[in-house]
Amino acid sequence: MASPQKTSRKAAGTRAAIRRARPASGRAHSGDAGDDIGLDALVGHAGYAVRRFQLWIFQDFIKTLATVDIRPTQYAVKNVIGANPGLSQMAVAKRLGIERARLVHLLDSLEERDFVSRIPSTIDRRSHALHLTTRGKAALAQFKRLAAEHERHVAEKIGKANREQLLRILACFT
Amino acid sequence: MASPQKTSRKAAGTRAAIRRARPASGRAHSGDAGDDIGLDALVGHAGYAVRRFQLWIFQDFIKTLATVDIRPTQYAVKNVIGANPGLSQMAVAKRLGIERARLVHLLDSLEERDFVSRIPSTIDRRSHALHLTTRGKAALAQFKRLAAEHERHVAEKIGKANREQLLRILACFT
DNA sequence: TATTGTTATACTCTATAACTATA
DNA sequence: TATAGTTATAGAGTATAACAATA
Repeated sequence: MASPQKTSRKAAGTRAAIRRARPASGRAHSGDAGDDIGLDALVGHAGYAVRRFQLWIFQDFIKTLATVDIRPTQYAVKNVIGANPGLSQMAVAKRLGIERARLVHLLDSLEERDFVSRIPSTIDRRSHALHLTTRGKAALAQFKRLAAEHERHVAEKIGKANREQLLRILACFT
Repeated sequence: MASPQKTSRKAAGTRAAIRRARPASGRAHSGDAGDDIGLDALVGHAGYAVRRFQLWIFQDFIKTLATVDIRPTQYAVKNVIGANPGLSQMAVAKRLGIERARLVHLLDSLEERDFVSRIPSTIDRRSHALHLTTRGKAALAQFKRLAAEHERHVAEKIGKANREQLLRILACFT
């Protein structure tokens, strides 16, 4: 890593100088309030609400499992391997919709932490059979308890019945 | 795109052969089927379903608006500026939950395409008042029509009533 | 001192392409 | 030829930190 050099700050006029003209029309841009800023067509888009919800969920998941340093995707991978020992990397990647190239790195870090082991397949020597280690199994049990706690946060946020409704609506995507 | 072939389902004889020579423990990792791979605790997690749903939604949005080369975040930014002309960058960033450093680049590209203009504020000379250009306004109208088409895809996928239920449940996140 | 817009860096995630060793 | 795992690269997206101009 090179030293954090700070590329001589060029005189500030470059960009700002270009914008030195017309006065503004429209609102006197309240830069802070934000309460009365409308979303227009965005309010009718499921994707917008879903994106905001997903950001909230992931943040809470990461925070709730911060003590064990496990992120949502790592948790998903461990779960599937734990429930289906012997799976190949391709099978896990396809099942979870992860790129196989990305799964390589995910497994690298899980293997480094002694949670997962790649066992050479006796059937197809190109592939690996994925298993949880003893340590990985114990860890997963703990992660599941913390993840359940996170799930209770979700229920608190949107309501118990709404959460169940949501799971029902989106069941076709799992 | 043009993802041509879909791995021609080769006869069940292959899988039968695999079953024959089962390795030490676990399944003989069926690398292709994926139908019987359980998700375990993942099925009870709203975050997992929401993540998969969001991926599907964004992919459909990008595909549906591919002809105009607009991504979900760009669309959201244009929408908010169009509905609230004169807003500062900070106000837009806060409203949409985008980092202000990231909004700089988003606006750079929208400005290059002559959709948005940064007008120096007469009130606070640190900030810019954001406006849609004439071209930007016309373009946004077209984007909204395409986005509505995308929204119809969502309704087809999960059902009209379910989509509305979803919007109601997640209204607190917008 | 604090804030706005900007630049820069680092790390995650997604999407490819290419390589190897097998099949 | 095709597939499994790997490596590499490029682009978004996220999270910070620092800086100049301004408040």
